[in-house]
Parts: sequence; structure tokens; C-alpha cells
Amino acid sequence: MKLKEFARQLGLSPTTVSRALSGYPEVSEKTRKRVAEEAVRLGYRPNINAVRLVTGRAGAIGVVMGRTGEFHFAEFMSGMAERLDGEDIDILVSPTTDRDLTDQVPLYGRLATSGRVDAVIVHSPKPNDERIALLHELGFPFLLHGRSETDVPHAWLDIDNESAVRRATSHLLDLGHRRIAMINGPEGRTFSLHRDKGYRDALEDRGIPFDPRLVTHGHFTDELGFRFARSFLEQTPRPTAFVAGSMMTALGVYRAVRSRGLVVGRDISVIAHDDVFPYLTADNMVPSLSATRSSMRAAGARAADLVLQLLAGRPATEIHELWPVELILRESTGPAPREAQS
Amino acid sequence: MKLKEFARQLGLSPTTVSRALSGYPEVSEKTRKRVAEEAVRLGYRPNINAVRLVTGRAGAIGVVMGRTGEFHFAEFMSGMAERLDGEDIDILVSPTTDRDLTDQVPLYGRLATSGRVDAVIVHSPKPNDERIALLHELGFPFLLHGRSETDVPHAWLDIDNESAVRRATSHLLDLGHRRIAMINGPEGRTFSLHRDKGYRDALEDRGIPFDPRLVTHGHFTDELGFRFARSFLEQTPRPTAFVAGSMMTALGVYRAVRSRGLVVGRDISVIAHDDVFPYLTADNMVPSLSATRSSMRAAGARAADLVLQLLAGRPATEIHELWPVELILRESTGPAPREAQS
DNA sequence: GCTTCGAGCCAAATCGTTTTAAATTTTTGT
DNA sequence: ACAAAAATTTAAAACGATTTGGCTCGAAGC
Repeated sequence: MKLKEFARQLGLSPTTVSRALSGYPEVSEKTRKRVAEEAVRLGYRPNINAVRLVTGRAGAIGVVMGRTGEFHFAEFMSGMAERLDGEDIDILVSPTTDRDLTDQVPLYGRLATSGRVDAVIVHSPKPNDERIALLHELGFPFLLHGRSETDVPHAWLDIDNESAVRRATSHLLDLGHRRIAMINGPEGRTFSLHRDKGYRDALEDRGIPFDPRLVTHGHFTDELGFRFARSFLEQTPRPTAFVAGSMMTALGVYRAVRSRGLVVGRDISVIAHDDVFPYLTADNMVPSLSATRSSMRAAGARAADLVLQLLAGRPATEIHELWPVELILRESTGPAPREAQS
Repeated sequence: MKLKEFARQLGLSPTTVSRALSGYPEVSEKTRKRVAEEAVRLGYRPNINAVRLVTGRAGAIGVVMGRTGEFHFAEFMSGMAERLDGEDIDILVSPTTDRDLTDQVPLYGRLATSGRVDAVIVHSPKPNDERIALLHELGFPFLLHGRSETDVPHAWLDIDNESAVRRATSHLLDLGHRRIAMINGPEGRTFSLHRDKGYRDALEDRGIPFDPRLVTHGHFTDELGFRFARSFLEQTPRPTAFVAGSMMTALGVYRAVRSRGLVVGRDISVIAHDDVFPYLTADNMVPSLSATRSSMRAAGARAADLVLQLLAGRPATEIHELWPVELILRESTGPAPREAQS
């Protein structure tokens, strides 16, 4: 059923019908109601592609998905989906096999200029991210999930990684730990730098010297968690506490600790960052995992919301949101063992 | 830059330019080459929405994403992305907050009739799935990831869950286990039924009676893995082996076993299904996890491929793929403890 | 009582392509 | 060298909506 035919059946012009359905003011309330009802009854719905052509709007928010199987990603998207349900806006996932961020830049360019999306969400930026520069240059609306240090004005949503890690580290220091190892995220990403800063600042507050041998970087996998933790535990003196970048990392750390015949929460304390996954909960681990916590799903929902605001005309420069992170203490953190204290 | 302007600059008609770029045969090779080169040089790209309007094609494959944070989902999509890279086809994720499958049916209807996608992928079907019936009725192309028992002809891709679980169970029986508990997926889904059948058949082959107290159903979370395993271990006589539905479930099972002071691989054997996640590998678990294994990412890539074939005109009735599942034995399975053997 | 105004509706232009059907040019056969 | 056939190219008609600008008609202003 097309507009023309539908309008004919109603005895109205296509113009009026279109306006009635779009909620324009110059159509009488009575007519609008009739049109709306008949549209449902006769099953008329505007052809989306015609609408897109004439309005220039795409009705979708773009997200680039790399080949790294980011488990966070699904949660974030699920949050977006939650917010977008009923909004008549979809999520368009643009495939890429490029591992390196820089190689992905042209893809963002194509996505922005292709007319397939109205805005994009940029994830895990570097401090000086080419994607941001490009999108700004193109004048294309985007929301940054994370932060960068560029002076290009833009909308962003981030969690306070720095403060989270600073508090986590401070807490370990309070418990008497002095050699605290950190398994951070991929090198070069802003959030990794923020976490690094939080870690260093906490040490500095107590006048404890920073030891580069206690910090590593890498993707959030159980494998790296295990390998890094194993190698840390071979040091003498060995660290008595770990700050882990993710739940998966924490799983690896737990295993490494156990494989050395040590006990998490007694011999070795562990704090990790928890994005709150429905399928893997810090509270259920044994021992339960102390964590800095912030819901990835909530971030996705809010991100979608902010993008909608952006598209509605709210200036990007107004959209800056820094979320606090909870620190939840459970059984995996305890006083530093006596013999290890200085 | 629009077609008209671009054509004018080339001294050709819009028609010829359009044909040249779309690779139609009735344009000379020389002209085609010139057009292609100039398009790159001048940066001309057809307006996607105009193309969509006139061709009726959407250039996207639809996927419905519920609010259950399925960690498999990201891997599957990532596989799709891998195959779709360079194809000029996107993945359109349609949000829903409806938990129940039946409630999602109208969404599939809207998606199919909205013109936003050319085909959809339907996940985790029930044996008699309303979504399949609807899509068939609408004559809309779709690929089923999983299987159903409907007589509606349709394309599908599935892994051989039944055989996988039968072999896993048989192997445990070979090792002398007699009380084998199974933590299956959500009730009602075809794959859960297939796994159930594989489990029962293996028992039947040895003349071992089926005990319903040894089977549970639920989502794939560490929490359920833990809770179910705990409660199984409270039975007397307790099971000596577990077949777990997922890696997350297995994590829970490991914890439950340890929390009872038992040792995985010695006191209790565990086999789980592994979808092959980059961030959580069966081989790295301690003890390493015996698993039935099939790559979710590969399935996503193949699914995208099959959808492409479907859209290219290959009959849906020809597209049936049943993937074998590897059984990989590691340290988590061992002989049944003496005292437990009958 | 005549003009002005606004509410409500409509005809036609527009968005930027693809594709049908026809026109032109080039090649081929004799 | 000429007609017929084949190879290129093109003008114009879709595709299905939104939107500009204009039209009609009754109410309000004076």
C-alpha cells in the first residue's frame, strides 16, 4: 500500500496524509486521528527508503565492529537496544577486519558520508584519535565512548577510570600492600592511560616509588591475565596484590595465584574492573571478587540517549558525561601478609 | 557530487555512468574504465538512499537483539562482520526489550516489511517457532541459526549438538562414570532438546536408566552453573561427572566442585560446550577443560555467506548445513573414582 | 458589508538514483 | 559501398515519499 493509494481511499491528498502522520500542525485534529486509525487498519506504512531519500535522514546509529571479539561490545549494544526500542532508530554495525585503529579511519569516513547512518559512536579512543579528527572535519555527528585529549569539540560519555583505579590502589595500600601489580588494558588507549595515572597517583600519595616492572598492558583475556600474573608472581619479592583490567583478566589472575599454591584474598589480593555482565558476576567468584564497577549496559543505553539528543540539536559541546565508578569490596582483598610487609 | 553533475563532467549521460559503475555489459570497456577512474578521482558515490528506493534493496542483513546479554552474540556478529567486510552489506541490529520469543514475533514482522533489511537471521529457535512461520508467510528471506521442526521450507545452519553431547556423554561412560549430570540450555529451544537427546541416547546405548534428577535447564551463566552444580553435588550418591552447556556454566561448575573440597578431573569430571571465545579459552582453565567445540565466529561468517547466497537466488531448500562438533579431551575428564563405580 | 486572516487542504516539485525503450553509432556480411 | 545487425549511448519514466507555495473557505475586524 502506497501513500497515493492510501490517500485516495481516505479521500484526502497525499500531502495531508503525510502531514497528519508526521504530526504537523496544519492538519485538523479530527483528520489526524482518522488518518492514524486508518493507517493502522489498512496497514499503511511509509516506505522507509523513500523517506530517507527525501529527508536525508537514515534512521540509524552506526557502530564499527572490529574483529577483536570484544565481549563488552554485546553488553553495550544491548544497552543501546534497550534505549532505542520503540524509537524507530536502528543500530547499524559496520564490519571491519582491520585490527589497527588507524586503518579503520577510512571506514568511518565512508560510514559518515554514505548516508546509511545519522551518527556514529566511537569506542576506546586514543588520546589523539584520528577518527575524531576525521568526523569533526566531515561535520558528522558522533558520540565518543571514552575520552580523548583532542581540542576538537565533541560529545562524550566516559567512566572515571582514573579515580576508580586510584581508589582501588589506595585501598590496597591501606591494607598494607606495597608491591601492587597492575594488568592494564591495551597500550595507547585513553582509558588505559587514565587507569595508569590513577595507579601512579595512589602510589605517589603514599610516597611509594613507581616500579615499571609491575605494570603490563594487553587485551582483556583470561589468557593474558594468567600469563602476566604468573610472571609477576615469579618476581622476588613478589607482588602481594593485583589490579586487573577486566573480569576475564581476573579469571586468569585467580588461576595463576592458585597454580602457585597461593590463596586469593589471603596471600594475594585482587581487584578488577567489572563491567557487570549477566553471565559472569564478581560476587559469584570464589573468593568473591572486589571490583571497581560500572555497568556497560547502562553506558550503552545512555550513549544511545545522548546520540538522540545530539540529533535533536543539542550542541555537542554540552554533552560531556563522566560517570563515577563504584568500588565494591569483597573477599578477594585482604590485609597484606605479614612477612611481605616492609 | 550527484550523478547528474558527475555525468556532465564526464561528457556522458547519467544512464551510461550508472551502468558503467554497476558493471552492466552494454557499456564499452573503455568507457567503464574511464568512469571508474573518474569516480574515484572526483569522489563520486551514488546516494545510497536513492539506490535503495529505486532498487528496493536495503543493503543490510537484520538481526534481532534481545536484552539478554548473550555473549555468544558478539562472536557470531563478529564472524558475520568478517565475511561481510568489503561486501557493501551491513548488519542491522533491531532492538527489542521483549524477553519472550513470542512477543518478538511482531518485531520480526515489522523488520521484514520495513524495507530496512534484505534478509534476517533467526537465532535459537524453538521446534515450532512462530518467527519462522511468520517470515515464511511474508515470503521474506531468512536464515535460521539452529534448527526447528516446522515443515516450512527454509535455509538453516546448525551444529550437531546431539552428536556432540552423545559423544561427550559416551566418553564419560567409557571412563566408568555412571551418574552424569547435565546442565542444559534454556528449556524449549531446539538445541537444548538436541542435547538432551544426545545425552539420553548415550545412556540408553549402555542400558543406563535416565534419571530426571540429573538434568537441569537454564541460561548460560556462571551463576546457574554454580547453583545447579552445588545442588547436584548434594545428592547421594552424587554425580561423578558433568556435561555443561557453556564455558560460563563450566566456570560455575568448577567453582562448585572446588567449594566442596573436590578436585575437577580427579573426583569430578567436566565436559562443556565451547563456542571458542578469544577471551576465555578452555585450554587455559585449570585443569584444562575437556570440551565439545565449534566456533561461533565461524558460524557467523558462514551464516553471512549463506544469506548472501540466498539473496543471490539460491533456493532456501538447498541451504541446510549441519556442522560436526569436535570433542577435545583435556584434563577435566578422568576415570570415575573407584568408590563411586557401581 | 468588505477586507483580512488563518485554518485546513491540495497540486506539483523534489530527492538522486535505476531502468525501459528508443536513438545513435559502429561493425559486419556480401 | 550499402543494408542489416550489433554495440553503445541516451532521454525520460519510474521509485514513494516530503515539502514548498498556493488555494479555498469561513471567521474576525472595523
